Amino acid sequence: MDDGSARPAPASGGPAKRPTLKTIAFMTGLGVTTVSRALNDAPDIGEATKERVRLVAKQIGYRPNRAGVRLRTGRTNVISLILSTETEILGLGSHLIYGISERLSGTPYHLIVTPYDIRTDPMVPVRYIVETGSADAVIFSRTMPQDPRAVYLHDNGMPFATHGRTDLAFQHPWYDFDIEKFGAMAIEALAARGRRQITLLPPPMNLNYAQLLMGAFRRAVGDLGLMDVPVHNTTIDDSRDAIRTEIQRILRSDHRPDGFVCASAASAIYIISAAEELGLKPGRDFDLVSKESYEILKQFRPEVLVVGEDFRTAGTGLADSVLKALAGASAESLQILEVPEDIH
Amino acid sequence: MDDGSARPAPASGGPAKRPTLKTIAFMTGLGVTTVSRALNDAPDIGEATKERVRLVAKQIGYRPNRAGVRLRTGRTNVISLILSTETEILGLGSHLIYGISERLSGTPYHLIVTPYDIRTDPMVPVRYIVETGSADAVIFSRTMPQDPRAVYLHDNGMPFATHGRTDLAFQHPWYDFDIEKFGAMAIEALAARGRRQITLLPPPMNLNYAQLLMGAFRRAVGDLGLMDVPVHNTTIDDSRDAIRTEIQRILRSDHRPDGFVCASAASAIYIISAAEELGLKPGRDFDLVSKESYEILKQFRPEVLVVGEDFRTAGTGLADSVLKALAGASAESLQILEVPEDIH
DNA sequence: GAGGGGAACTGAAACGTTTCAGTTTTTTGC
DNA sequence: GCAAAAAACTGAAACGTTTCAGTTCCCCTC
Repeated sequence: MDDGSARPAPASGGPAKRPTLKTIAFMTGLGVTTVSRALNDAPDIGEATKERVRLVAKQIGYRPNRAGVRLRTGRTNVISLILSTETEILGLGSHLIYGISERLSGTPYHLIVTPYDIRTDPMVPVRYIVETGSADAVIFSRTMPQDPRAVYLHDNGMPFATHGRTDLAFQHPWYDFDIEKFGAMAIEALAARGRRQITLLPPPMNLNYAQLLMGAFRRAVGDLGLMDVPVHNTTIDDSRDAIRTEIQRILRSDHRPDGFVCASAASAIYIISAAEELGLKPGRDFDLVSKESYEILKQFRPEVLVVGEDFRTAGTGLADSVLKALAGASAESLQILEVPEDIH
Repeated sequence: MDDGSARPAPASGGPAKRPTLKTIAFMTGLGVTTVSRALNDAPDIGEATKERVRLVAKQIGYRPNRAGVRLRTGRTNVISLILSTETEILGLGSHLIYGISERLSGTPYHLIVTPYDIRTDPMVPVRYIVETGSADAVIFSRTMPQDPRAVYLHDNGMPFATHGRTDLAFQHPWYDFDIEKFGAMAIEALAARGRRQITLLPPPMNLNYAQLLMGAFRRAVGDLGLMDVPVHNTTIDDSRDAIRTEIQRILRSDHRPDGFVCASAASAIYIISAAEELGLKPGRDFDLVSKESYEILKQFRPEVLVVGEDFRTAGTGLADSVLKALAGASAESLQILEVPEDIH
């Protein structure tokens, strides 16, 4: 296929081998060391030579062989995103990925996705990456207050950024959504609508942001003199059936909640449809505040209150932090808190 | 952090270097060639030796250095998924990724995500991968009838599998959803409900499945004596506003449709909310059939008719095909058509 | 007991890169 | 005009793997 690119035509005979440093060395009459150093802008190479080498390199479409670089330097030019492959109905994961990819494009870095099964040991992928040196830096989410992955990576000197803060004693890069602000905003909005008995459907309590949300929720509920109607053993990660059962149980109980706070659109959908099965309508019989990334929920139930959280910008933020960490920036300067704007 | 794993403790002095073939060679008293061949189960190594080498390798946690292998053999042990980073509100992409990851885990293959901007040249990432040899095989979606990426990969001998068929003269692995069946089922269901004027909101017409769907749609509409009420220049990939404007235009026109067929949940949501703004209710004033992966849409508007398409199994199917292709399987044997089960 | 053949093993080279330790050439200082 | 210093360049080695081309040893055959 002739795609009209400027790339040189393969030599008519052989299978058109990729140019290497040796190719450039031969063409310029220089040594391969000089070519390498010229392309890496080393100080002991003449400016004219550098220019000449760069020109030839560009002309013949030279691209450094990653395996060569990696073997010699140990640098992989890979960022690894560790992703739970479960508990993800709406694809927040892909938006994170798109954000990271976007930030990484134009850099020499590739994104590799390292999956793990949430029911097994979350340390497995992290150990694998460290032991095999398969990435220069790591990004992960579902951060826990005393996250053993963060500790391990820190101890082993592997740069990383987390989607979500930790409670750990040392500093590390993170990107987080201000879930406490969200909690406060949610309760205020519910109180303003005259709602008094509030149920929080929390994220799994081992996650750091679940703790923060729960704290903010209790504080706000207390401050405004509302009542906390707790769910039993149910989180936004549970199945549709589990959530429906629990929500319907609570809605039939003595203290029927008239307000819900919930941290994911998918579970908000489950709550609403569970309530509707009992003939209860959002906006009339109860109000619900949810976090969501795209206005799917809002679209369908405009009565629902929604606070936006953008996973794509989280991705670009995380990738950016990780790149800066690799360039030597301090962890403290790489901590970004996304403050929710409005509730609508 | 002591994680209690069986991995040997780092030597108290140095920084605990990773074991290599040389390490095993030293420990067993064999040559490094022998060790290499033993681990690769070469025929000219004694069975006892192989066993011994494998034992030691396992004991010290030997893992082959990917850069070494790659540099020597050119094999990258990487599968590249080329993903458009736009036009993806609901994260189908992540389910594809999870499916692929799932299939790849336990193999030596890593998944790397190569993004591209749909508005620029789709050949860019494909050329990059081929030119730099950065993957052993490629998976991509948004397949076009005469897909230049497929042609290019085929011409350059790079194994690949597509999510969606093509019209090309040569065979290649693909995984596809039987969109024609979907179209026929949709029209039948609408006709059975007495709907007569049907509008199809198609995928972008340059995509292969858009053509197939359009064909099946027209055939079924003709066969059942219904009327096709076409949209103008609008597809499921357009923005919410664009879809809303066009749907409302068509709903206000002389031939107001009473049935909709649509190939993505996100755009179905837009259609419904556009119709509801005009006071039209699904199930009453019109029916709508959509394809969707998770029952988000169905959950909210149970009146809507839905056909399930699972992107995760598509991912495992694609990964499986690509692995088999790498193992030498014929393209013809790696073509999987997912037939939709029921409409509900 | 010489020769052939097979089984089991191995040293050296190569993949493409960077870095160590120079070497050569030019410039500077006096 | 000479020594010293600075600038510009370079060969060889090394990273870990596989493969080429052997080598060694032993057993079998005649």
